[in-house]
Amino acid sequence: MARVLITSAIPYINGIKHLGNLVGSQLPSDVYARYMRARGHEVMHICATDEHGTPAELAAAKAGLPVAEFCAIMWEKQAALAKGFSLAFDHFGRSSSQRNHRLTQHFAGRLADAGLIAEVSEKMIYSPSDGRFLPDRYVEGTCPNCGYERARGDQCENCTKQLEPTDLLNPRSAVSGATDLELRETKHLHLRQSAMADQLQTWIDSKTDWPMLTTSIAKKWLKDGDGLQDRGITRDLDWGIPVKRGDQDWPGMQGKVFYVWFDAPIEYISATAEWADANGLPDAAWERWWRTDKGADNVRYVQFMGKDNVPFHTLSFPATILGSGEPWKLVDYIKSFNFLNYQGGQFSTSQGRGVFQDQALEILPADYWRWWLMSNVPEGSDSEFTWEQFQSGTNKDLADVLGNFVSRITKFCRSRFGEAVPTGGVSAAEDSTSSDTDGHALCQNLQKLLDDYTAHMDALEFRKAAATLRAIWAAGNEYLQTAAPWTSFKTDPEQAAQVVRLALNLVRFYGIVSAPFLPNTARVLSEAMQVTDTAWPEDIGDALSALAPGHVFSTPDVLFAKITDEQRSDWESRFAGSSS
RNA sequence: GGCGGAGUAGCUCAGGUGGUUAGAGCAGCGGAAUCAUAAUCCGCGUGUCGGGGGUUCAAGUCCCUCCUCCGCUACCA
Repeated sequence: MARVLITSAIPYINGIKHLGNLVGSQLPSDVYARYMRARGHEVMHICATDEHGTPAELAAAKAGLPVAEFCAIMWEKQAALAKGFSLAFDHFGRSSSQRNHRLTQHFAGRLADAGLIAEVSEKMIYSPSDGRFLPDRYVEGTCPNCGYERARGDQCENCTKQLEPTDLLNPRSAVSGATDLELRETKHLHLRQSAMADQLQTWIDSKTDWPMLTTSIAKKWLKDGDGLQDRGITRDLDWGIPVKRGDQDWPGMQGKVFYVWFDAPIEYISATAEWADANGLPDAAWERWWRTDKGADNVRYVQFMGKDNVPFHTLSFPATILGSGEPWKLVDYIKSFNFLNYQGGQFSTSQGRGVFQDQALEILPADYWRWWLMSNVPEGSDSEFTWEQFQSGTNKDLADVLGNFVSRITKFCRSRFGEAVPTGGVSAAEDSTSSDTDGHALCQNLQKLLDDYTAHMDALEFRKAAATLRAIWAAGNEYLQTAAPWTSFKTDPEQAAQVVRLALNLVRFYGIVSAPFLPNTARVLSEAMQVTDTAWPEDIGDALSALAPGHVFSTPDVLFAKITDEQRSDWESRFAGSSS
């Protein structure tokens, strides 16, 4: 048994996330965590909300709430949605926790002691009317290049020219429209990533098994331009973790907070500490996951994230960990994902385009979404959500292949033998001398498919794993079709009985191996088959002879209702968004 | 502009280090079966692998070039 630490990128607090956010980190992370648990490994699965930064403050202001209150409400919503999608985190933390305050300040202190923090004075745009400094993109004005009147301070989206906020003509605050902007001197802390570039390069070069997407992004940042740049890790904001050097005040930094991307990854660690606190456990309980001097040296740490998060997880966060000089656990494997597009374009929060997590759960149960999203997860390249694909994919795979298999065999057994595993004959799984050649072929086929399936899951190849799982389901239908117990029942009930017995064992088997993708359906299957031992199968013969003759079961209701054409077109127009 | 990713069957996508007739699922067509959610099973694919050029006995796979789409570009997170 191994110990596996799994973290999902933490979703930002400022609103309900769409399906692209779900499929890019939390969902694959959950599928993997469930699989590793099912394989008998000790798993710590962590997620949280990312609560700091300018957008959170602005969203709170827009909602007319104090930011702390706003975040507390949004955390409740996101935690409920995670539960709704059956995301089984050991802890769903908050980056605003006191644990994270202390640990973030601790890391900053260690980095400063190591000479890896520089204090830099810079001039930034300040808006007296708003009472805040404005990040570049919150300054709007007329583009000096093309005359576009709504150019942002970082770039003109009309002519794509890179801009400085001071380049803009007639600059104004994007928050309030105020025009009395001024440049103010302000002091900030920079993490001297440039001093650690060689160390980071060596570390990344050693990760030859990482997805190309992960390493190519990391290497781009290391090599781009003048190489890895230092990064500001503080901001002039009210909401955030106060800048401190360990538990000491930091002279000249009063009233400033740490930058959200400095404290957010640290929350992975803090959330594990929050987990220990919530369960009344001592520090040693979480430290054995994170401190290589306290037991974490035999932990395998896997991170999940969208490609936009890769630079922070391959460079900034490792720089924080390594720079601290303390024995914290570094990530072993980074699984990164491309983006999910929606019907030929992007999901758009502002235009209401695409399906958001709360809406998704309103119209269909979690397992529909889990299955389609994971079997189409954007692993190799960006991928595409279309309602047509979603409808045909879920109807075919879930209703026709899996659902109907369960339905046809349980109902056939009920009508011919009653609701218990029938007695008679010898199945191919029970004995190699069985005369059921179709059954032997099935077992041989399934052993190979099971081995492939576990190999793909071990390799975090989720699309291939899903395709293999589907093939495992289809093998059941294929067997029934060729063994045709409805025919043999008329002349040789013993023969039919052993076929049905083997097929009912398949239902139990499907309940176990499908659980990482379809946890709710898996539970229904296990309950219907009245089994409690859901240990991961190794030998197919053992797995398919577990239900003995006479074992009582109940016939489950239809597992998956089909999505109708009417529903599809209804949803298609409902989620099309406000503009094209 | 720079950097990264992508362009493969009607659709969504697979195709380590170049090597037998380029694959899967869906959709479509034909057949079988009738236990089942009209659900299943079997069979059927001549696709200028974005265009052009090159290296090679051999290129979807390597090199050059051009075209198109997407993302990032470090103060949104």
